[in-house]
Amino acid sequence: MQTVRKDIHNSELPVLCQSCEARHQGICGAMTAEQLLAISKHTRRVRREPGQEIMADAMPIAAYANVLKGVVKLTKVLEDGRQQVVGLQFAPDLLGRPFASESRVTAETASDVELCMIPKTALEAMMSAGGPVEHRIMMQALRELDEARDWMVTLGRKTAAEKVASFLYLLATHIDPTEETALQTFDLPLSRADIADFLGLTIETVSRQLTKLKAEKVIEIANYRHVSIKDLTQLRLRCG
Amino acid sequence: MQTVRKDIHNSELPVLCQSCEARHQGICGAMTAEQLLAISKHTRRVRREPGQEIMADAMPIAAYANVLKGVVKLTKVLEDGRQQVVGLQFAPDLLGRPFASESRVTAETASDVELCMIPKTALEAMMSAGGPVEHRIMMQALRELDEARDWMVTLGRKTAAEKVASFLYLLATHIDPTEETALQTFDLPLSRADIADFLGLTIETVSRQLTKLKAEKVIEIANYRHVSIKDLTQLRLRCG
DNA sequence: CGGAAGCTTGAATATGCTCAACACGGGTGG
DNA sequence: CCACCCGTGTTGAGCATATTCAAGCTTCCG
Repeated sequence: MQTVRKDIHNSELPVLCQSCEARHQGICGAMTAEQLLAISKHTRRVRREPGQEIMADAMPIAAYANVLKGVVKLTKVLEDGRQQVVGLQFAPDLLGRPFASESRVTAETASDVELCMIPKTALEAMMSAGGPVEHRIMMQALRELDEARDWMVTLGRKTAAEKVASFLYLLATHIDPTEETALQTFDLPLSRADIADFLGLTIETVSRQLTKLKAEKVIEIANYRHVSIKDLTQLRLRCG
Repeated sequence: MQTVRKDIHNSELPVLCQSCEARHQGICGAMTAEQLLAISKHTRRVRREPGQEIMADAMPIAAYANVLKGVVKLTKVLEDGRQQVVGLQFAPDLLGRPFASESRVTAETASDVELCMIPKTALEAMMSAGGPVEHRIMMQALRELDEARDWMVTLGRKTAAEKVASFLYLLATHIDPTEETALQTFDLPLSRADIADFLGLTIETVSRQLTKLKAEKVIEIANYRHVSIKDLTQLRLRCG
């Protein structure tokens, strides 16, 4: 029934891809069965604990990586050690700067993460052919650009209280890509230090603002990490 | 001599494109002679004074625009009027969010600007074909993403003094796309208010930091707008 | 149970903001 | 040609917000 000339039966796909939740999303969703089969021979699925470096700023990129599960933070540092988180990547985002020999950011796991590593040459061959894969990667880049610019407003123009509210709101609406509506409850994938680096604040200020939101019954926090949104409307209002 | 099968003589090109400085740069440089000929029938060259709106946030985009001359600022505003400049576009950048029905930013001329307006449908037809034009646009998006992330570090982690130094350094190195080395002298394309909105500061703070750099003989300023870099090394050092 | 890492809280401080006055320069009109 | 005005930029004083520094608290883990 579903048979374009080039299609392949599921059974011909590697086991790894058959069972992959990202199979129909992200860049894999844009590949023909042939392409998927070809590239799957070179990919390799890996798990990483929190705090592991995946790629380093200004270092050659050995491989791209598809995020299958968890959260990856992209950071940049100043010479004196000041750090800024410049992006968060969720499934099914692709990690790695296309068409650059070196990474422009450091990518580090923020939570337990599952990745599908794709060798640089394999993906770039597929991209340079043009077509749906390159197009999908372009769409991700454009979305990331939109998100980065949204965040610039937060960094440049919002107060500490608004920054923290914006961060919680972002997580509630973005942490589960399959979910349509905002989450009621979730675990923070970032430490206070990471949140501070994301918001351009100190950990003390982040802590104080979270305490304040708790005191005002907008959120509840259990075990430092587990957040419940009690009043999403109020949270939204506090985003500035 | 130079004759690929599809090439066209210069004389067949519309006058507008023949004399266009961006002809071999930006997206036009990625077009075949045929494509350029086809699209040039629909383009129209316009001049704009400083402070004119080119596209509005959350409004449908009527047309893309190639920046031929001058500086365009991309801004976002919060409901209460706080504003953030999220990007500056120089020649030969393309204005307009590809593959979105609405703009995600407000685009406004910062200086005297020349634009080449390209109807939405004309360019999108060329893009959806894939190939070099889409690829060129993707490269621009990736570069803008890199720049946005660099700027996030400035917004989130630098002091007022470092922000102002970083802004001047950015201009010195980016304002003239043809120039390899940093400029010694140039006119600020932005008012103090725009600079403040770019840096996430107030105009008073910007003014004070410029005065300080002047007092420390790192720069000179004539007529508010005309800047001379007296000590580029010192300026670089002050970027943090 | 003890130690370490991560988080919270408090007090003092500094950085950048607000508000207000003033200066400069460019354009207009007498 | 000068006087005036308006928009833009500078400077100052006081203040607010977020930072710094320091102490103490949880939770996790050996």
